[in-house]
Amino acid sequence: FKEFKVIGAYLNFFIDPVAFIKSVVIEGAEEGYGSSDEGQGKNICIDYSSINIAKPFHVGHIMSTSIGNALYRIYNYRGYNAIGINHLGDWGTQFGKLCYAYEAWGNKEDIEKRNIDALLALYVKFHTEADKDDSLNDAAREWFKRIENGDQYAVSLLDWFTDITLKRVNKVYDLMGVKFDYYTGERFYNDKMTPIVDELEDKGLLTESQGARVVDLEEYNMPPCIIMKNDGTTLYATRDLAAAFYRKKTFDFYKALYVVAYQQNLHFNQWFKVVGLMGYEWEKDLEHVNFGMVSLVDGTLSTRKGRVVFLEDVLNKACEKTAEIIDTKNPNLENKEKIAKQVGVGAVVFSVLSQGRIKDITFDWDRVLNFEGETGPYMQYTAVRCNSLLTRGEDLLDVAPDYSALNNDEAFKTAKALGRFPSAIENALAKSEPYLITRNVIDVAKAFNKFYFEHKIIDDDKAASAARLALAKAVKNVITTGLYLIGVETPEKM
RNA sequence: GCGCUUAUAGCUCAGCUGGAUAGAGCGUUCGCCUCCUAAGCGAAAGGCCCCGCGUUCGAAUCGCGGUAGGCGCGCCA
Repeated sequence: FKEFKVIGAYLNFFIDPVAFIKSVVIEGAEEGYGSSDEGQGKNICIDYSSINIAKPFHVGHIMSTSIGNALYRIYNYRGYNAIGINHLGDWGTQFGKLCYAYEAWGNKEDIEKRNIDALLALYVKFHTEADKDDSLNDAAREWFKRIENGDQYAVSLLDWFTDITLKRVNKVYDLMGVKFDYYTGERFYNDKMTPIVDELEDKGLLTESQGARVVDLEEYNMPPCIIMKNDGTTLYATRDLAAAFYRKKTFDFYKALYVVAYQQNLHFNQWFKVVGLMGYEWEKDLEHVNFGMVSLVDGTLSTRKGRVVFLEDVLNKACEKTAEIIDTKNPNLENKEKIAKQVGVGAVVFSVLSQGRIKDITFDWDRVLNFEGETGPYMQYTAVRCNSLLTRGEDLLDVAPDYSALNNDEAFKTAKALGRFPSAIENALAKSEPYLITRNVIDVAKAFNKFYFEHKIIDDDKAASAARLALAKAVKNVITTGLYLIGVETPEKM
């Protein structure tokens, strides 16, 4: 501290700005700034994206996918071992319907060619036909029974549908840089539920209610958690319990996150409580990372009503727009296509992760395709500017910086924002809120752009220039790292 | 009806573990490229922080009660 003053009711401390700026600039430029080894040896299971087989991958899925991906990266950066799990929706009578529809009206070539679109068309056709002829529903149940009984042909169809879906969806994951360690869905846990039901039975937690077996949760102000239907079959909650026990046994997780929309708040509260009632203290390590809904301007997303926007289309359109902008602003740019992808996809992901998870989002093309202001491209642009400066001032790297050149308001504000980066990461992890990192990156970029406008970075004073370049280097590092943590790439040029 | 959740500028959102004159982006109007990438920088305009009561020296922030929207509430996931 340099001095302190009393102003009104406040005691103000003044620090030596140059010393502060210098330390932040040096630390901020280091690789791994804000990282930690606090998570050494701790496994974090993150359940995210969790797509349905044979269903389109639409804008709604971007929430779970990008939030989960960001948490995956943030945990790893803090030294944890994140385990990404795509909990596939790959079980249920719907697949009986699909098998029936394929046998009745499908053809292999069309599905190979149009994949999900063809499967979806079959699914829709089944429903229109079944409305006219109810016996189709029985036939579908029959098909699903064949799958359940392990009938080779029926299972091979399901495998094929799964394969077709994943191939298509993986294109989007690749584009977004999203990775999973496991693609284990409901089908995977199907044979792992009986021990759970038995244990619930043994511990006397199950009671009979209207023919079903349930865990009564009245004491906790919740409706009962249904474990087994009156026909003896299991439900969603049973499967989630089985999956949780499997994950605990297999990974001995330090935490298990479920990145699933808030519509399922009650569901998660219920089965988390059931774990607690079974006597397992790791109930506290289960976390439902919920988020708001994506809707369209004309209403909620509805596959059946044709109100769908495919995620692939959104990303592609953003990339196309970026390519157009590059052609007008920087036509001689190398690797145009790659950069258009980084910027276009980055714009979409950034906009999703720039606000609190819980907020509902109304999908709006204009907003997604706006690249000015607090947007992904602005952040990337700022990092690119820094990069350009660093290239230009390459020969100043050996010069001892004169940090007093940074004794100004703009550099001080930039340094303050840079200095907050580690705590932004900590808070993002603690609250499972990636946007806290996003906001910090925004602060850094804005502050630096102001600095850039007000001060010439490279001039005749080599020592001063070296100090200003050091600031640029720290800014580039924090923006690049911050964007990486939320799942956005930063190009070298744009 | 019960539970969860949201409400801040025309729009989209920060701020919410109480503190100084409530911030940003977009949009609108108007400026700034013979000079390091103008995807940038700046100025103007724009606020009963949903309402009421309470706690406090002090409330957008905490508590209670409302209002409005979203979501959920037994054999779908």
